[in-house]
Amino acid sequence: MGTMEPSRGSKRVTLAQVAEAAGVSVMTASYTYNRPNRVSDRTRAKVLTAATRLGYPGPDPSARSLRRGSTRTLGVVMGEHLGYAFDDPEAVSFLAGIAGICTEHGYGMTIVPTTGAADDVSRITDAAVDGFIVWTTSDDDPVLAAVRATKRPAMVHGGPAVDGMGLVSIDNRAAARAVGAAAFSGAARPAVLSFPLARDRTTMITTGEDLPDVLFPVTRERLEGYREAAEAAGTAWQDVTVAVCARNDAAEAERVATALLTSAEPPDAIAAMSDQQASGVVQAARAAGRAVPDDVAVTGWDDAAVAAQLGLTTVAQSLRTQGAACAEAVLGQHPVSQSAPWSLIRRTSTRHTT
Amino acid sequence: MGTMEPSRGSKRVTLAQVAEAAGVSVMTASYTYNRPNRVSDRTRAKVLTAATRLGYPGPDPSARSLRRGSTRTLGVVMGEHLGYAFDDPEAVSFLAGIAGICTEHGYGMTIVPTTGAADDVSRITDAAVDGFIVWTTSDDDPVLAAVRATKRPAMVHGGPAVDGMGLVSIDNRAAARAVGAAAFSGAARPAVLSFPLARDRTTMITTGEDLPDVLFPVTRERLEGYREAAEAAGTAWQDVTVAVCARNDAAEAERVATALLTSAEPPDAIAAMSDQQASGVVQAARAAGRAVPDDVAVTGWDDAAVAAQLGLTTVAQSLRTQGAACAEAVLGQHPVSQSAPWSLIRRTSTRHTT
DNA sequence: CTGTTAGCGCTTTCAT
DNA sequence: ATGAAAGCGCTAACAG
Repeated sequence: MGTMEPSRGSKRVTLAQVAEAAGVSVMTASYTYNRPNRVSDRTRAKVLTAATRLGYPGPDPSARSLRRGSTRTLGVVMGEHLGYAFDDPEAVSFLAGIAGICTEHGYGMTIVPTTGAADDVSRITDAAVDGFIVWTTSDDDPVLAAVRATKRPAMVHGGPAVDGMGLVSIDNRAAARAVGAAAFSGAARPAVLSFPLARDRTTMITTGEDLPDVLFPVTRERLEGYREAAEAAGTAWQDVTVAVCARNDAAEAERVATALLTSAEPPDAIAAMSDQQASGVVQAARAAGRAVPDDVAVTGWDDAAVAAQLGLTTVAQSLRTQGAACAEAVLGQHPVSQSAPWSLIRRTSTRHTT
Repeated sequence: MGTMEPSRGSKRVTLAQVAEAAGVSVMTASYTYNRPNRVSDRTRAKVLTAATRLGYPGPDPSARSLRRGSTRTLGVVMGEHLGYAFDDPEAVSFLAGIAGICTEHGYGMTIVPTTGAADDVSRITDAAVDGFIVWTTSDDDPVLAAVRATKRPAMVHGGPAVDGMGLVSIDNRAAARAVGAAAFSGAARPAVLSFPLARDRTTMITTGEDLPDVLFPVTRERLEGYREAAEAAGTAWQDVTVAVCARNDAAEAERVATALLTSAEPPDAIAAMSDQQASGVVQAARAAGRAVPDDVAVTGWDDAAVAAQLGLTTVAQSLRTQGAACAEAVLGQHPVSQSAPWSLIRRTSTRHTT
């Protein structure tokens, strides 16, 4: 799989060569780059001139990292489908938050490519980074053990909680209970549109009671919250339809919602797990000639731009802030868990509560 | 600015320690990790056991990079506002394209944080990467010289063309001529909504003739194409209003378009430089009670999702493919220029041409 | 299949 | 203000 040859076009110029050309010791040349004030102006100029003449690109970053014991780079693990990470606007916000902190601290940000295959572990191990941030994953993701094995500071976003790593997350269960209450209020046949339950991303339409094990903790907690909301609204979990989608995607959500809405017992409330999904549900409702919220109430999650456009009741949280918090924690060598704020945004996609 | 201490929690375990504990030479231990088949099963097991017992996290990536002369990481320079990069959907597509190729090749992808300040150069120099990809920037961006100084293979996306670095871009001038022709057909007072002209991102409303120097080559070429289109449609460049926005942003475009449409001589055709901008223009037109395209024709650029939704005539190109092409070129050590395909998508936001 | 030698390019002591 | 020595942790190159 290796691609690039180690060889460069022209041979590499070293600090030693620059020092020799400038007629100074290697250390003086080094100081010129690292502690310019410990070197006299004249000497510094000599070194810099020699460097320019030889085309010296500056101290080699790898050699520096080895010697210093730090790479000044943060690793971000985005999960199986790297391309997918960039298609998910919330994931992108999260990255933006990390990027902001990295920029502030003069750190680089390395996206560690994982594929879901066995070699993910080595991709983690091979990453030249000072610490890791792991985007929400499943309890059984081997990436977690690999990150921990590096002994570098690490934060997980969303979940799962891992011993030795900090966790940044909202209280998904409480938030789901709250938005679920808004969705299911006055509904007779509540339904849930769920993210995948495990990394295999199997799709299914089932009931709350018949769900298999949920390995993504974020999804699990939201389902628990929805369950509590449904029960509080008077519907048993076994009577709640749960449609599990493979991705966080409006188009898929629209297809699934269409199936639900055109079934024998169509739901009159659908709680989704993202605003993208909810927007697909709204499309499906329109196409099926159902009014929102009178025929079917809809809720989203994240308070993305589309939520405001469509008047979606949703859970607001700032992935950007959470990304920044993860980065701060790792950079500050203090990877401890912290709970992030969320709030319920009531709009017009749910029935009015008295 | 430095943040993390080089020190780790527990002291670092080295390959030499593992080798000693396993009762083999360092090289045998090294082979166990790098050429497992060159080592007998028994020996390999011994080494791995010792490694596990000592908590050895695997070969240190920095030391490896130094020794191998390769970091197996690609650097991506996204320009002054890193956060902004993640807010621009086209930039995100571009990143996704790069990420895909990196994943395929087992490479990491480092986002090099630049701020527009003087220390950008050292951020480039310090990046431990095998090559660079630079997102569209201005002719005078010092980042370009810094990247070239590293002597590593590099590709520029969009522009400018830099000696020794390859360029991936569409023919922006020709595309602007084509979409401009669609926009300005049958129009008496054409206008252009432009991206910033220089890195200072100054906003202004002026005419084609009064534009100051345009330092972003992509913007410059598009303006030239629009000029040709306007002249072909019978309007002199000095009679074309050019509104320069600070960012690629629907809200700002809407404000600017509102100003134009409510002025004494409102334009009857507006060619924008992105679909985001064009969507803002459409909003402004609606708010001002103008019909699209009858009162005002509108064109976008990129063929994003919103273009299809709004029926925008636009230029289609794949930033994702272009990102992938940049990555392939750098990884393949063949950073040569290549022209990317584009096409005109005619929809309902422009007047019908006979 | 395993080991020895050498050194990647740099910077942290510790002198002077 | 400058320099000499030492070695960060690892692997290519060559034995045996």
